[in-house]
Amino acid sequence: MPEHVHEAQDRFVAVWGQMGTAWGISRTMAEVHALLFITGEPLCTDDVMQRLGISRGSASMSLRALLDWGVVYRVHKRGDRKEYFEGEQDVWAMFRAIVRERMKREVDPLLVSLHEIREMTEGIGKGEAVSSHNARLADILEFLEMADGVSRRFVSPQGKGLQVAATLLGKVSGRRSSDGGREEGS
Amino acid sequence: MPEHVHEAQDRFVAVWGQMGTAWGISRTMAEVHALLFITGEPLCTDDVMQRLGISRGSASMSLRALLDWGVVYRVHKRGDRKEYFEGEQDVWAMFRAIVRERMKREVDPLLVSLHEIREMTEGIGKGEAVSSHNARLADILEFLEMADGVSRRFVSPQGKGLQVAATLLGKVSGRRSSDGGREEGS
DNA sequence: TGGTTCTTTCAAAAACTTCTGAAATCTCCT
DNA sequence: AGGAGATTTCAGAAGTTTTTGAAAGAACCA
Repeated sequence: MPEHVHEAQDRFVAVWGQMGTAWGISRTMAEVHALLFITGEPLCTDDVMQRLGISRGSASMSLRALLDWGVVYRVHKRGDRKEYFEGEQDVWAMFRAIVRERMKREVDPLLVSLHEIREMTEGIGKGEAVSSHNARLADILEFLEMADGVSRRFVSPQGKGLQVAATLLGKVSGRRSSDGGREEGS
Repeated sequence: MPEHVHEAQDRFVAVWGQMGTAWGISRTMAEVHALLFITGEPLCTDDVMQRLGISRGSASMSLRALLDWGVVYRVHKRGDRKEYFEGEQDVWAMFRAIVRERMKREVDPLLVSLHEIREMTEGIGKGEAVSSHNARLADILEFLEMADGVSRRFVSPQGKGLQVAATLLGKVSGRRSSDGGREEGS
């Protein structure tokens, strides 16, 4: 493989790891994901360890978590006892998986809590303090339920419509259009 | 203020702080934000310290950061030397501010880096390894630029259209509709 | 079954992030 | 200018998350 590609991969891994930390994903996990995505081929635990300079335990844990997230797949090579791992290559599918998991793990439980909190002050109907509190809570709930609904659409198999809409919406937004349109199929 | 409201506020602060950590915002900063949002009235540094049980330094730093994010405002009370802080009360405006800042701070620099990385392997046109690498990079770039475009729309003053669209989109998504529709004006 | 190879686990260590509190700085008033 | 009160800063302390590496556990084979 040309040396420049190797360097480019390293930089990609670094910036993706950086991004991860900003969004609450551990740097190593994001780096492992980046590596599997950008190399595009199945790697085994030792490949990951060596390329990223991390311990076996760390590699194992990151890979496991990425499998749980659904952005990395197990691959078996015939005649080889080792397990290999391959990153999801369809970028839309990858982000759908990320959105699905984050909503499931973080937003949905939050919504449950907010509903409980609403019940705490429901119908003690006296006073401006109570009703304005309830109104604020209702506003947040309404917004998050909207976001939840939109993300369900995005994530669902029928999400293609949203994908098209988003693409159009994004493109009109007065931006440079440097690269020619590529097509993609998972 | 009724005791139940105080309790509900505390729980709101706790869950919002929790959420913050999952998304890469420090718990305290998210809690301060939650407190200012849910109380709906201007509080001074000492109020925040006492209510949240945090130090002066921590309160000061969190409030400053929230001002930078644009989700909290300074308020001056006449005849009082202290500064007061008020949370943005319009939930849509609040999330627009959050999206604007996160894009500006995290996604835009990422896009710059990815463009640089693309240049590293542009036009060394030999070999499957190089071209498939370039294709993966192009896919990521295309997706993130789309997201950038959509978020610009969401954030822009003309974003009302998107707000309406999102609301509709979210609502059709087969969900419970427990609360009556409230209207909101910033 | 025993040996070999690969994977997972987890307690302790390291690394990193956030908080504290007292001192320095700022602001406004007389 | 002097002083009172409010705010910011920042080095060190506290707390949290992540990593390591060695041991335990699986899976496979002969």
